[in-house]
Amino acid sequence: MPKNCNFIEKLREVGLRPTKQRIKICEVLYNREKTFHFTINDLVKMISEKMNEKISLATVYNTVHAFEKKGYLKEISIDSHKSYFDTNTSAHHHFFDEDTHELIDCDESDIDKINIRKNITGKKINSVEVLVRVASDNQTQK
Amino acid sequence: MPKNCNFIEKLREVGLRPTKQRIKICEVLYNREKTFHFTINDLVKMISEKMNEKISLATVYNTVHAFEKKGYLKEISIDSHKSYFDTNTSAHHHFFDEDTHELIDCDESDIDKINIRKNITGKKINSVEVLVRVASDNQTQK
DNA sequence: CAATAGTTTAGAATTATTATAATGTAGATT
DNA sequence: AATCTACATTATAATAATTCTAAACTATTG
Ligand SMILES: [Mn+2]
Ligand SMILES: [Mn+2]
Ligand SMILES: [Zn+2]
Ligand SMILES: [Zn+2]
Repeated sequence: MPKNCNFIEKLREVGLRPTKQRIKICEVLYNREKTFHFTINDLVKMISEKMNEKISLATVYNTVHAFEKKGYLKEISIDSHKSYFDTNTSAHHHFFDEDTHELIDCDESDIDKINIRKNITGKKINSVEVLVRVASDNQTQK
Repeated sequence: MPKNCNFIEKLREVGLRPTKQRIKICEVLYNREKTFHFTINDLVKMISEKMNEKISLATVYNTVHAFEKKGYLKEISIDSHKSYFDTNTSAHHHFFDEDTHELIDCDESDIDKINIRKNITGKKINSVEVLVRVASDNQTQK
């Protein structure tokens, strides 16, 4: 359980002012045992539940994108109808439960290393991500 | 180069009425050598360029989603800010060029078969997709 | 050819996201 | 501790993508 002062330092390190709102968002996002996945809506709800004060929707968007730019968050595209963010910023793969719309992290051991045989001239690989869509046995996909 | 009557049959087979608009969309989408990727906006432009008649935006959305449901098109999520569709409905992987925002199909031989070691209880795997993001060497990602 | 069910359409409505511009505030300077 | 200033937050407006609606249209059936 890191204290707030850690967040203040962390924010300072990457050149973000440790404002009250940013610290609050840090608490909600990082003051927990495990990393997790969320949508902007989830985050707004979490903040308004845990905090007495209101926070502007614009601030949530701005801050999330600031965090994303600084590498605190990763954006994940699974469902074109929703933006997911991930507090686990390391390279990793996902399962996506199409019944519950839940994202689940893969461990290193869950998927063998991906071997890419082709390379595109003049381009370098920035990331390799696998998405495994799963659903109940007795249900048609999507 | 299939003729329109093929599209009429094809549409009938899957229970879609072969209306003028659907045939037109079929022509734009499938009357070509290779499969390709497009956004709704791309499609609207292609239709209005190739055809003299106007087509309602709602109809494009409706028809694309009808085709998707019937398995004629696949929706692909790469960039949460844009919906891509693919006329290649077989299982395959993609490169995404972050400079040009272009989607590129992988051949079977480009990426070794993905081996998934974990399974989620009560769930079956619907699809496994790899996305390889590439960009110019001299450019930071995104 | 008339009836009918399914389809298209224009435009309104909704939703997600971004822009704007006035106000507030953290941190620095005195 | 008062002031300053750059940056951040806010409410709200604007934009963009997508979906809804309800009236008009049309492919198919009988
Ligand atoms: Mn984003
Ligand atoms: Mn869709
Ligand atoms: Zn994750
Ligand atoms: Zn493809």
